[in-house]
Amino acid sequence: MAQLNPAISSARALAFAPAVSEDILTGDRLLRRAFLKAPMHSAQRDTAIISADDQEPPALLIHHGVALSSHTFFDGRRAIIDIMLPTDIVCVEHAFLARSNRDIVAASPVGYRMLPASKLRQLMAQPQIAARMFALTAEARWRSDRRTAALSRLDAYNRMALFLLGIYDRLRRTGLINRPTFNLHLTEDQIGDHLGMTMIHVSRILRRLRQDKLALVDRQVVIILDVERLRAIVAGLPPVEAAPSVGHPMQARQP
Amino acid sequence: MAQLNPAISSARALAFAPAVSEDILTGDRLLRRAFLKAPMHSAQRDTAIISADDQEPPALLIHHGVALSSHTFFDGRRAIIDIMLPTDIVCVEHAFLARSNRDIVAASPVGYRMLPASKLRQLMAQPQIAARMFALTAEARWRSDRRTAALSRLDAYNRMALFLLGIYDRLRRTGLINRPTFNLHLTEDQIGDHLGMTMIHVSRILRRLRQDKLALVDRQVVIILDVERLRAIVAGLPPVEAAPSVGHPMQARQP
DNA sequence: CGGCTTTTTGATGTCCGTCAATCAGTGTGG
DNA sequence: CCACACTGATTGACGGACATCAAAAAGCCG
Repeated sequence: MAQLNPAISSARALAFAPAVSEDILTGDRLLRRAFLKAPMHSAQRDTAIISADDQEPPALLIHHGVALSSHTFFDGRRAIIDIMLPTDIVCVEHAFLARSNRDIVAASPVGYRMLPASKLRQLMAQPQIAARMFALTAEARWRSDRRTAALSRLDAYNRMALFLLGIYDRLRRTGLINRPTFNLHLTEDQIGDHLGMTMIHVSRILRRLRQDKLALVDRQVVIILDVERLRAIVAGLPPVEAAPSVGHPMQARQP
Repeated sequence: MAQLNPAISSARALAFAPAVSEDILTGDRLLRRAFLKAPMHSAQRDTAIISADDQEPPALLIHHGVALSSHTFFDGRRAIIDIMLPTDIVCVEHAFLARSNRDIVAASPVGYRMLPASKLRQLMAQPQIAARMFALTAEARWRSDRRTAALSRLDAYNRMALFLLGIYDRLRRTGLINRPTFNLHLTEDQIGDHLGMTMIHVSRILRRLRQDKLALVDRQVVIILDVERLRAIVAGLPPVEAAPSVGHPMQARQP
């Protein structure tokens, strides 16, 4: 049995420099306005939105559904690098890349809008938009670093706790939910590819979370039963979004 | 015994959009020029250059030595998120962050120059510099994603191969070396924290690389004995910098 | 109801972590 | 100059977390 990871380091939310936070807010509005002028596209489940080899790929605004950024190995193994939720603006770094180098795939039916790289570069002339784009990449980087730390040092149980709480915080932050219950349009196989474990192990870990009365995950439905206890588990890594400061580290589980 | 990971996916180097590659080059020159106006600082081994909680931290240009970006957990475990080599410009995203959220620590005696966040924001008014800053974060992100994929899906042997080759390519790319031999100012403990394994396992993996005549790592000295075979191992992940396209995937080791 | 995908469970093996001890290199002070 | 401490590297024994293999159960859809 895993031991819950007692809180780990200065738990800090991501925050932007005061001097630019106003700009970033304005830039967000301007950028979204630009996106809304573009037509809505839709993608069926398991179809590619952007391929790793596409030339000068666009940035995306996810309207509804869940998209994945993934890297598939020749031998069939796959790593899911990031998960994209509704209202997310993603891939703004495409403004500067010749190729995306990763696949963006719909995990459920997805509605999205696109902004071509050239248009993005043109918009960047407005400093607020440039600031927002920078903030977006900083945020993505921060989440990526966080998961890297988790992958290298936490066991499957803790990674799963971190993952569920991370999705919950993101959905709550954007106002998409207000109770700790949501639809997660991912198969256990995909969760496994995201957390670096097999589908089989995902199933076992979810059973243990259920037994520990921390969370119920049945098919696509996630119900977090004890947010506080779950948060204590992952207290060592900063929360995904500005959130009330985490409570005391506590040891909820003994070997 | 590990099996060498047969090549994995479309192996592609990072490349920038043609429309901005000229700007990025110019921006690089301008940005470095700005750095060179700042005084050189030095940090002793194991001392912090930037702390996770520093307010509005600066960006850095590494002049000599090796620095680490790390996240230390309460229980003492540590994840080394990134490795910074001479000539690297790092942490430009600090221009927009209230706090760094990670520690930057000298792994060897380090000489570096700093550019404060406010100065960076001011420099960004020049589109070429903005482009270069964006390119830098895109590059860091790309390396981070690559390592995330490795951490979630490759075993220790393959991760080590990827790591050694990655450092080699970066050093060669910047002209710091031209033969597959270099000083790596990291302890095995630090390598372990970077690759998500224990110091003890690092030692065992390095022994196996030695037995397989792929690489010698003795103390701080790394000698890659067979670059091509090593490259075949990691062929599934894109090379760290624009490099000659990787050869055929080959299976150099059988279970 | 068949045929599909997804989830679950069990048995077995292995990669890698933990514990413990030794060894090599480096520096320090008497 | 040599004991001594200290840090880093190495090795062996052992156990546990997780992968792999195999198969069955449970949803889902025409």
